[in-house]
Amino acid sequence: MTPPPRIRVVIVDDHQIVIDGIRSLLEQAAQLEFCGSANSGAAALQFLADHHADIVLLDLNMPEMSGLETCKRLLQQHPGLGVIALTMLDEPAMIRAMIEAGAAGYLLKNVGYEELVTAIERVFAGKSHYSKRVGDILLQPADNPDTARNAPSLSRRELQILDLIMQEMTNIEIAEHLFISVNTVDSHRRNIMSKLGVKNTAGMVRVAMERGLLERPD
Amino acid sequence: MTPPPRIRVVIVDDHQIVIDGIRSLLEQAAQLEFCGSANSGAAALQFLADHHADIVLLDLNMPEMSGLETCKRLLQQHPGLGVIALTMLDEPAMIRAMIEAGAAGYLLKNVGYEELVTAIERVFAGKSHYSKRVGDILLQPADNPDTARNAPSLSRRELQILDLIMQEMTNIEIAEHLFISVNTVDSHRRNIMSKLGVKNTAGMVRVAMERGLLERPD
DNA sequence: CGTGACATCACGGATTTCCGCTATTTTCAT
DNA sequence: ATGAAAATAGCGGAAATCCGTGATGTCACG
Repeated sequence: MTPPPRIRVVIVDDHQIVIDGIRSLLEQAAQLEFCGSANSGAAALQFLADHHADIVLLDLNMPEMSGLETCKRLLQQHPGLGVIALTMLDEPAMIRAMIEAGAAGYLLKNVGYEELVTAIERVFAGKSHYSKRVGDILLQPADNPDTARNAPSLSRRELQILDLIMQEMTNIEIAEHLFISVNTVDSHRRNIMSKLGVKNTAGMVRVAMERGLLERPD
Repeated sequence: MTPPPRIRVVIVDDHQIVIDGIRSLLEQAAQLEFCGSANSGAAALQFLADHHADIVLLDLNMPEMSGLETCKRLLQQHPGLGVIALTMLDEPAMIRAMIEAGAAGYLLKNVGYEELVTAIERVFAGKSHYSKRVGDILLQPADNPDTARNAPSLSRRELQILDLIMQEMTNIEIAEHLFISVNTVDSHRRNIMSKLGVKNTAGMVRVAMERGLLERPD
């Protein structure tokens, strides 16, 4: 008698201690097999190119490549792969974007051991699994038609302006810094707000941080 | 022969899966004993009032009570306790503030299992332990004497105002919403900026998100 | 060659934030 | 109970934002 095949799980997180911890948890479940980990989206793509796996536990807020982008690329190269987002971000826009990208599960980091294992098994069986709160969020219809789906990507210049705004520079200071007119800075500022669907500076900065825009690497 | 006493460790983190993972790791070390966990600073204080422990692994960016505040209060009530910060925040100001507050260790979440255990043992032995990168940061002198040391936590009302600001409400709207004067809202706004050490709304929102303030719990 | 996205600039005015200064009342911990 | 912190409030003015409306030139793409 051969033992039943175990579910092969890969963990992707930029925090090693989280990987070690979850690995230790997974190894307590006989039907699961930890088969590797990666500290970045790029490393995950590399690893999956060389190794077979059934499930990827994917942290979303990582530097360099976002979890969303990583998810898209992973599923592009491995259509049958089960991607489970494991993150503390509970923003509806991100959740919807991940599901549209093909993630089969979305767990918040306040889940416990049991639910984690349950989710892995369900996704491996071809079903999907979402945290309670995630499900609640999905139930209420998309009130704002924008969000991350129609990712209104900012232009290079707009990202630059946004960066300077978040460094607490005023329009005048930015204009002097970039050798352009204050009016131009104002235009960019308004375009940024329009693209992000916000009403003022506070919303602009909040959304910028939520979506991990302009994240400069180490 | 009685076995040697084990080091009693408490984990404080707002993410259950992180607690479960680290607990699983600790249980693999014979000389360590997981003896409880808490999901918030307040819960940690409560737990430590009822139970004896040697080491507290303390996540820093938690809602409600900050890790820094929690650390201060823990050491105030349990002077011999070994507090080890375990966080992804590598801002020099926060590191210095924690050490001033009496933390005996500061680990970044990219440490692995071995270093975690080493740190716990060293701190239990009365020494201190810092991640490599933390040590590097401490070597270079404090350039700006402000920032998180005088990290004055925001009052409840201030957090509330901050929350509404980040929801893109103007002072006037906030005033109407809370049935107070616009002048009062303005006062709060200025106090918040002063406490956070920023110059305008953009900086306020950025710092608020960086420090994970106002994260409303489940 | 048109179309659209991007970057640039202008101007006036409405609204809002930012600042200094002060001051009263409430709340809370020692 | 006493002091500290918090919450409340006012006022005038400077500065910055937000907004409507419009315009010009570039550059890529089909």
